[in-house]
Amino acid sequence: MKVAYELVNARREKLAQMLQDQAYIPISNVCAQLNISEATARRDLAYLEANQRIVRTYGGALVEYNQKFPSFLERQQVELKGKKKLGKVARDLIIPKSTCFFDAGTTIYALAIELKQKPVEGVKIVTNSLPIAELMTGVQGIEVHLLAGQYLHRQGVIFGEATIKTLRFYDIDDAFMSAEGFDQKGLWNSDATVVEFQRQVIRQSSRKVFCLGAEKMGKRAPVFLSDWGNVNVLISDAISSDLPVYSQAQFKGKIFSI
Amino acid sequence: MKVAYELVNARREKLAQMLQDQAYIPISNVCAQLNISEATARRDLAYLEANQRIVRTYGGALVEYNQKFPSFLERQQVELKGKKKLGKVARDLIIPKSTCFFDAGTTIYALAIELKQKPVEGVKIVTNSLPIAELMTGVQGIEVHLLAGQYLHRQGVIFGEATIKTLRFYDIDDAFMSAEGFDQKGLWNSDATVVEFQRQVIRQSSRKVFCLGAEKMGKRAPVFLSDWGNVNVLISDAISSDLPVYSQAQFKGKIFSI
DNA sequence: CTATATATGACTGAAGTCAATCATAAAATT
DNA sequence: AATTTTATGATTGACTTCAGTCATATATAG
Repeated sequence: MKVAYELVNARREKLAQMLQDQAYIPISNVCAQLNISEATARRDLAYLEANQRIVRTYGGALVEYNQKFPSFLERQQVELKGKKKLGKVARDLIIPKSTCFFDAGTTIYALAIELKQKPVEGVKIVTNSLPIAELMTGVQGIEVHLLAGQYLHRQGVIFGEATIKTLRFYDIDDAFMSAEGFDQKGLWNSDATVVEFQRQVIRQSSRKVFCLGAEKMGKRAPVFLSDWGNVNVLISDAISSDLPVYSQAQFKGKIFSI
Repeated sequence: MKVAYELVNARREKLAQMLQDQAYIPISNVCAQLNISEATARRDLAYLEANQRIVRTYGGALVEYNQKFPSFLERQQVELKGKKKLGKVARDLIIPKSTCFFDAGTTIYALAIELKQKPVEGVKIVTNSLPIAELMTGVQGIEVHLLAGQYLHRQGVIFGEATIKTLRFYDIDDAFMSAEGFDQKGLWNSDATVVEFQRQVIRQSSRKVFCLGAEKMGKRAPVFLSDWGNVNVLISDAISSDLPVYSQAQFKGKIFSI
């Protein structure tokens, strides 16, 4: 029988934690500890592998990725399913041989996961997110470029004056970004430095694609990022008619409501 | 048939190394890589487990060492005692609150390990090496800055046009570098792009510190990097009198021979 | 409230892993 | 040189893991 998403996610999270602690657990043991069938245990492992959290081996799984970016993974867990949907839609917008900027954050990370599973030929990805860089590197036909700046360990992000300066070296076709909140007035984020950086991205990109989960609708964050005039594409899983952009004459972009 | 002890030990040592590098190897793969039967492979694994070198799991084995030091570069370093010596000397040259450039490569990585164990207050490290960045990040009192550019996964290095350009953003006090060979004429490296980058580092740094293992003495690599005039400090474990710098009038630096 | 989507457990055959046994050939010992 | 030791490969049967299929119950969406 079907089970609530929350329970499933919680269980998988627990499994990931177990693997972190114990490094190796026989499948039979997983079943016993989580009170699930072998089939479900395997499905959970497959899921964690698909999300790059673990590497499966015959008879077990290795956890390599996780210790690197602790707080990043914590955040990744919220609204995971919605983000995956947004990511799939965004992925299909990527044009072969284009240069794309990938914003730091879990929403765009979900896009990166989708892109890795179904790569687009000759794409050059510019990012200041190390998790995204590590995820995408080595993928056939994809080039990863990191921006310069101070390396902030906990978030796995590169930031600072140099980050904005280095952005100018690149000619961005599509920028895939997110924000912490959005309403009638526009987009909001929590940190002034982040906003300053994002504004530079907006200035330099031909097309601005924003991926905004429904949970962010109607919310404001401390710093105003931009009005809707700068948004070329809006991807959201909020109910279409509720989106605040319809009342905005300035908005001339395209909407993907899913 | 029986086989000489040396051969057996050498093979088991190799297997241990393989496990350290690859973390997990199917038994079939072990057989193929070492040209031995499955039975022998199992016996070797059992031996290594008995000696507390590895922990066997169903279908593979885990190396304890792995969990402590996730970066495989770091593992490579363990045996190279010469580099550790150089690193210790170099570390003591680092001045509090200075900005240091750390070259990519194992020699300077060894220096980074020493610095991590005994940090210098308020130092800012600029590097294009991701292993070094990951190693040093989070260390109390130390700031890590990454240069921009294409992320080359295999070497864990950031490189390209942008790397040289971003270097200009920084005001480097001390540059800690290495090379693949050195002789009377000066320093040599194998890759033209690397050399171009290193020359920019030399131009921009107040003090140039070169760490050169004895094994590199007298050797040349395809591309000429610099004569001895640019070297402010030379650290080497080669016999002092053999060093090629004494015959060079242009060399006005300091020598640490250990 | 109805219809759809999906998370689950049971079952399957195929494939991988394991420990144990045995004969053999080469090293090590005497 | 003769004897002992032992490292090896082949073989066996038991066990574990794995991916796939299917029916079912329930959460979720409309």
